[in-house]
Amino acid sequence: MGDTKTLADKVFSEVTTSIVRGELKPGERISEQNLVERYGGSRAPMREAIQRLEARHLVVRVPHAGARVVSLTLSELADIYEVRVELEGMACRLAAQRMTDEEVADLQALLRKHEEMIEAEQGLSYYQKAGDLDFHYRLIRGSKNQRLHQMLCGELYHLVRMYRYQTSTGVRRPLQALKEHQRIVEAIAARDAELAELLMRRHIQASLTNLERLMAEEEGRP
Amino acid sequence: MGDTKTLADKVFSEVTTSIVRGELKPGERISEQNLVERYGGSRAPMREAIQRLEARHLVVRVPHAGARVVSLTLSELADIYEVRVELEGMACRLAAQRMTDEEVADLQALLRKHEEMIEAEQGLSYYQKAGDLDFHYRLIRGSKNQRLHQMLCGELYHLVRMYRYQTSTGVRRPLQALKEHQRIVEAIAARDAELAELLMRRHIQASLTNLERLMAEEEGRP
DNA sequence: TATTTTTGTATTGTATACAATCTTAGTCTA
DNA sequence: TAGACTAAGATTGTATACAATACAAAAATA
Repeated sequence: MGDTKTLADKVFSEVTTSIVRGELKPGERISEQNLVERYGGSRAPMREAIQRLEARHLVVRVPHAGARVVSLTLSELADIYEVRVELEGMACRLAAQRMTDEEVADLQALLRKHEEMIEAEQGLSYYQKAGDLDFHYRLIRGSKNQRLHQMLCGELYHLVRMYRYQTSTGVRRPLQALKEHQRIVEAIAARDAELAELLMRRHIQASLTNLERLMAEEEGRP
Repeated sequence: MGDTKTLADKVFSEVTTSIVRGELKPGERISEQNLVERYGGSRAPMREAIQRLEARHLVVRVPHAGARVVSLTLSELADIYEVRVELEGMACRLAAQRMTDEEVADLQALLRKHEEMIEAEQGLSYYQKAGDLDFHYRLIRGSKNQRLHQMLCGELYHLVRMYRYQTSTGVRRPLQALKEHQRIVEAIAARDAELAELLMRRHIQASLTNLERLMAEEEGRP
């Protein structure tokens, strides 16, 4: 089989999760030598891993100077959310048109599970992190557009997850978020693409608006 | 200054244009040794160049097997256009809201130049290639969203340009295209964001519809 | 003859060594 | 003291060498 895992591959995914989880902080330097000491091997695979991190915008590399974990300004983060509103709205519209009845049923089942978790007030943190992402993830796959999936899940989501820790753009009111998710799925089940898109856009726009509020505050005291 | 050109950088941009121009055809193999013979240097920078091509989806790499120029199916190309409709529509809406009056004036001037070229029936091929792209390019910059610009110009456009040669998704009726461009700019000048978005979406949707027609034909005789 | 196995070659993945560039600490001067 | 310059150190860019894997052609077998 041709799906052998190369060392660069392993290092890449390890460092990716380290960055997303905040163990490596924005602006922190990542040297090739450092990675060699941490993961073993030689510089060549480490270089490759760093290049792939750069391709996903998780690190910034300047020639001869090295790589650092990307450090986004609020303004840049707002740009990302603006694009996200558009693309996830699109994904939602397409999902309403293209998901199979079975996939819609699965989605409804997922939300019922989330509801139970919140009622029990146990899986609160789960819902805030993986749960919310899982919902969005399924919807995007439901759009049946490979490229859209790639752009959202492969390029934007890592950055979004990374900054959920630092800013308060995350899911702060789980119950509110769940209700919005339920409305969205209702629209999809009714095959009302326009409504589904509108609801999703609003759902994400809330975070964007929050970001813009933070930017305004920052403007006040620089 | 820190903007020194590395060898990998040079090879990357050279090969990029070779692919976009069709000198390297889809599916064609790109070996590291080959690039060394063509551009000089050693394998290390060539490897880096190939990786960057992979990051931009211009080549596909499989471990231990090498890299090939990407070969998109019509279906994959349709996915790209579907995303493009959405993102360029968005760019157009934002441009209507955010471009300065001066930028709008420049855009109008550009279209007048295009008009003259078409009337003289000289710059026909220019308009079909660089001219059309230049128009879209400026609009995207006018959106003032860095990330949107990156996604459209850095990731999707190379692939779009590459396939304009092979399929008939290019600008076939320059006069028709010019008229559509003019309407779009009129809407922008009037700061009518909604209309500007609608017109741009239709403008690109035409190519997508054409693609879907080709896909249907292909379905008939596989 | 068709199919499978094997073996050889070519290509990529990795390791190491050297050169070019940047960073930083220290010194010197205004 | 602040700022500019210099030199040492560290880090990246590049080159070469070796190992592991995949591809292809030849040989063997049914």
